[in-house]
Amino acid sequence: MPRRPRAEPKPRATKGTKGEEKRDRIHAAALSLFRKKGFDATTMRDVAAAADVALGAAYYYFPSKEALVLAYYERTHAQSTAQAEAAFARTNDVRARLGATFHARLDVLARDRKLLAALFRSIADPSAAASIFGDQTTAIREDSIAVFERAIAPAPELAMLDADARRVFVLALWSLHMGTILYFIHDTSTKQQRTRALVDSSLDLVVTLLPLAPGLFPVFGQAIGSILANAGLLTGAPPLGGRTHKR
Amino acid sequence: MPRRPRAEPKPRATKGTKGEEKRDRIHAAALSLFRKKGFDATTMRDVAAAADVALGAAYYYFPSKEALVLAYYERTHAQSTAQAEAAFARTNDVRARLGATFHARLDVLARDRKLLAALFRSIADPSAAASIFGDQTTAIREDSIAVFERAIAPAPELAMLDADARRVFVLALWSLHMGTILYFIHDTSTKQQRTRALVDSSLDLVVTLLPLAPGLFPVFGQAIGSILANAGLLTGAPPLGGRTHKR
DNA sequence: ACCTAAATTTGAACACGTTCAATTTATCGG
DNA sequence: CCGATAAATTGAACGTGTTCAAATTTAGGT
Repeated sequence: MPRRPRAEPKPRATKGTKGEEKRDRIHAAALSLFRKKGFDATTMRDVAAAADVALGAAYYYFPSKEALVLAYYERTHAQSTAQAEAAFARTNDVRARLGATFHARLDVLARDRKLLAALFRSIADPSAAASIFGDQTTAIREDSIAVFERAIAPAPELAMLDADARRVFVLALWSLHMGTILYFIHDTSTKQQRTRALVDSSLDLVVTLLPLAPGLFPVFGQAIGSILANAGLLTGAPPLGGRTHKR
Repeated sequence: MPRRPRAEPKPRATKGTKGEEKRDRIHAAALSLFRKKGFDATTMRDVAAAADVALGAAYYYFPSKEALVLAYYERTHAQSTAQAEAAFARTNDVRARLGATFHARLDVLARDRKLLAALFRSIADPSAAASIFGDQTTAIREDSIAVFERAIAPAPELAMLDADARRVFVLALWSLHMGTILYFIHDTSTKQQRTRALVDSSLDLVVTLLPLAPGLFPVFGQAIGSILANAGLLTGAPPLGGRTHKR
């Protein structure tokens, strides 16, 4: 009667299909219940019962209730990325590409707007590794940032920008995208039309500013870059917690 | 044996001093324990015991554990506002005023960096009225926005801006300030020097941009303003959830 | 087939936030 | 001083996320 190892976050069976299927069943049951009754009103006991599994089994496959939402987030991320990539193959127009990236994300999340709140709960908790900013989610986060890099890849206006300036720009886009989702969560207008409009007008402004980028970045990009470098947000520097400069 | 009324969030005794004192004792005990053991590790039973009060009594004065942190936030807000106001009386230099406002906030919160995470927990939860964006905190939020209005009041560069443009600018400052606090929470550098440096360089950039504001706002302010109006963030429009325009 | 160790499964138990019926204490008009 | 009504106080009880020792099943070697 040995103890189970605590290393793997997702214990995948050696043969795959068997344990994988049960994992999926639990996840599907959870998602269905979350949609019907909401995240808070759904108990882990409900989930286990709906998946026809003991309470402990649910915890064997998902270390916490939040992990169920995280798994959902990963899946939708893959979906919307694929949708965006399809648009990338279709056009080289940056405005269209950015629009597709932003709207694809919203399309996929539209059905589960309320569920997203659970994900942002631990956003400010540095000790929560499973937070959107946490260690555990680094892969998916970098992945979603990379989509924006690909989206602006064909922009001739940004061709001569150095890596740091580019990174600044991409991070700004990613932040805008996160802010959009946050707004989306609160948006009670029909079909969240407000968020859609907000995205469109924001992106219009972004592409309006785009031709100015090469002229502006050497001036302000320097300042912004040093701010971000200072803050440990650029490549090279460790993400947080280290030595500092002046003051 | 009547039931207690559920209207007042903070039942203040008619004569004040008596119930007020017990309320303070509970709050003080909670804060002390939060500092010693952290928010999560401190139980409401601990708090009640430390305040020499029954568990239920704690809930009589504070509707939830989170409310204890909220009360703390209100108090520190008052403190840092006073500190900023003192600086306003001293100088009319906008850079100095903004610096004082930002740093005063950090000064007061420095001791309880970890505690702040609990406040941001429900940031994305529209159903949580006690969230930083919730209904219950409207007063304190508007208050903290107003401080920035006063900070930039003497700026000659902004004198001819209309109300909306001004509002846009103030909201941007407030957002920067919230972002700063979020960064502050994660900042593990000694004495959070990184956040301090981040604030300084950000504000340097802001005042550099300031002279350009009157020229830029008529052009981009229009766009930004319509974005925000669209998003319901400006005066006049209901905050969220209503009719929309195009798209 | 049999043995052993790992993987999986189980549900009772725990800790904690919150609720609430019941009890005690304070307030006040007469 | 006396009810009566409101305010304040109490702690048991509830529901829920999570843990865990024990039981069961699976896989692989011999």
